[in-house]
Amino acid sequence: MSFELQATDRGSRARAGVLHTDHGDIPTPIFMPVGTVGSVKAVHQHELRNDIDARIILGNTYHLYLRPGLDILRTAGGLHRFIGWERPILTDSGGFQVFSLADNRKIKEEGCTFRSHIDGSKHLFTPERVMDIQRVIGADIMMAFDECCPGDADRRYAQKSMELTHRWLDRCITQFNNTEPLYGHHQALFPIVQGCQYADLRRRSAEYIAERATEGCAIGGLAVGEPTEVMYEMVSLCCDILPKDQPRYLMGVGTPANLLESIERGVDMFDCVMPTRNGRNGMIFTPHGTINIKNKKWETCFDCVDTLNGECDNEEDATSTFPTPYTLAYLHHLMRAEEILALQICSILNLRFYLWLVRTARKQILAGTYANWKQRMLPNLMRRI
RNA sequence: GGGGGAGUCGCAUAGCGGCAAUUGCAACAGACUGUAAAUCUGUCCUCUUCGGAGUUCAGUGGUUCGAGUCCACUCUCCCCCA
Repeated sequence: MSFELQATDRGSRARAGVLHTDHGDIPTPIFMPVGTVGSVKAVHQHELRNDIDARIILGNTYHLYLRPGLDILRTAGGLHRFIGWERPILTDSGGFQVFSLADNRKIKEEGCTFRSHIDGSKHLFTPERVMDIQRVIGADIMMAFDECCPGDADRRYAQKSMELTHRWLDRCITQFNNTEPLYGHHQALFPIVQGCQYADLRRRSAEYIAERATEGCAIGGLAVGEPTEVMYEMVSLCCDILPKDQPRYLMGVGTPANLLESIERGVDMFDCVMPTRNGRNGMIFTPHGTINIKNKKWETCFDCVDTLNGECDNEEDATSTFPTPYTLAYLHHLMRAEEILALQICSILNLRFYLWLVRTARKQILAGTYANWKQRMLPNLMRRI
């Protein structure tokens, strides 16, 4: 795997590059759709490829380990083959589940024991085990096992948690170096910066990670309850320290505005459940703001979704990115009637929009006009239509 | 014509002397950030300065300190027998 930095914006720290992997190139900045259990919910692989043009998707170590389990994944020849996806895959390590499933787990120095949300059985995730599982999954990018610390954690806990994450990282690296990929393609290991909302901790963590990173770094533990401005500060601070010649991945973020602000600060990669989950819950993201398609006002709106999306600045892009004949009234009806198609269409529309957004950001960076463009886009993106 | 049953906030339901009244659906909003989410939350008689206030349980009258609940009559609907 190699990262080719192609351009930096004239008026900001935004970067454009290409991440080369054995499963193909990933232009950056990039957004990665989340497919936790081997499925980007409600979206076919061919739609991800052809309609959305997703370049890389996520899987989750914890969830895939529980189901379908390692035997199935190994026998299938890895996750790529199992799900029929030939482009790159990144797997989260289960570090986020340490946070989101906090009621069902216990952390120790050795690792984290989860009580399965499926059948209640207990499973110890150690850094070594998490590396082994990701080898079996065959992700192009493996994530270090970390503790995603709550945004409101006190300083003492945040520091303790960060130091544990650092010790776990060193064990991850050792295990990573002592094992080989199973399916013939290269796998990279991304370490993760923690430190919660405390600037000095973040700095320390970023330095720790920078010393150990070889192919890319991640910033974790953000968008977990802290104010957005704090998140931006932490992102800036981390990007100042992390290696310039490696991609930077801001984990779990975020809203369209979050993406543009973070790109401006030097982030290259993102993932978030927002376009898919919120899509399933009736929220549609557009270049002009978000709409709740369940609201009564769309009942008789016979404009095509294109009309909303097609007004964006770069019309050439807009029309090629959102060619859908569906009217808002129809989507409203489908959502009201609880038709599965509603979830599919909204998920696809949102992912298309997210990929369009980062693709357009990239063009602006290459042209050196990113900062201005971002400034123009922001008020639209944050609008509620 | 005779006998039996039933009318509760859009619909469906609970309620058996202390009730602005249960639950579900529908409706109207809101939330969602490395997915235990096609999920969750709120509002849902009227007004409100969110403390309350005012009108309600087919209608009218009555019993009672107090009635959606008990009694009488009226109206409407359903079932059975002619």
